[in-house]
Amino acid sequence: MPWRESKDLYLVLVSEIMLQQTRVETVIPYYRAFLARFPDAATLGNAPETDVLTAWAGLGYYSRARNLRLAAAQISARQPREYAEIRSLPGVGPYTAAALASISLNEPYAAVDGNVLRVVSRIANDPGEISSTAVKKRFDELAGQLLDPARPGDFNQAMMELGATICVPASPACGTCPVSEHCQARMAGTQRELPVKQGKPPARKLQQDLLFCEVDASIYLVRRSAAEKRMAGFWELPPRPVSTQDARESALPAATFTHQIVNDRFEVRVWTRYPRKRPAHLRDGAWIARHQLTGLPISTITKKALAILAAPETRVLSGRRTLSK
DNA sequence: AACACGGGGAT
DNA sequence: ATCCCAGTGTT
Repeated sequence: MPWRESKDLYLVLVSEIMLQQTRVETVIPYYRAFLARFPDAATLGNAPETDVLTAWAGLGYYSRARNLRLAAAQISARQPREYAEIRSLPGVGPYTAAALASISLNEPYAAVDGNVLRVVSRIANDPGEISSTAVKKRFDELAGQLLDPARPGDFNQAMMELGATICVPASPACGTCPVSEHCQARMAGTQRELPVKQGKPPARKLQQDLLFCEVDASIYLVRRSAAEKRMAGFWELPPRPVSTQDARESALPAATFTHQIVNDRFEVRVWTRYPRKRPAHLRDGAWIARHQLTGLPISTITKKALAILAAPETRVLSGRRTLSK
């Protein structure tokens, strides 16, 4: 892989940021083109943000690109000398900081990505649930104990490659694994069950019509009432209040609606009930949906809402969605 | 601790 | 068409 040809911090940084959530085969052509356009940290740090985003187009998660540009500006102003400085760069979390510090600065930090998490959970035959912070910390510590402090960069890359090629999720190739004799899961025969992941929520099915309507320049959601109810088929606001619990069980939009008739028009206010934490740009009175519950992708909703706002003469936009989960 | 971010690949 | 993937920032 092209990023293994150098230990230069900038070159490794670009590769590691691109590789976040993104497959190696996808990254390779972007990596080459990006470096041709931004060959060093100063060039990237001084480039206009839109140029960077254009070069990033197709990779997704664009905050990575924005943060990478800011990080490049920082390292070109001052070359990091240790883990803590790397970790403070925007877009560089615990995993990326450990990878960079070990590869570029030869510092003994274990880089624990999803691959390493899987390898470690199997070596220790640890049934801890992987998304819990306590378990994650335990796996971090174990990876740190296994780390070869003399060659931390090589060790980290070897662990990740082991997870990517041999200690794979579905059918690990224990027969060709170089460390199978140290693997507790292999001894117990549990390698296919590990790592333990959070259980999925109970299956839900819902079929209902959803409709976006504009009221006084705000976008709201109404739904077709269920077939078994009286007034079946009429459009209604989701009932209120809808607790998170109720919403989970009924697959209703988890929002609290209030409405009243004022001067022949109805006013609606919507308060989100789910998620418990709400992004700052979603304020009371704005229309909110959670795709985990409704099955509608947030991006789809956003595009629809924007389309309505851009065409104020459009009073109603309807669409039939079959929701399932 | 929960949520969003964005594509591509697998099913 | 839907599910799955698995680092970081934010709340």
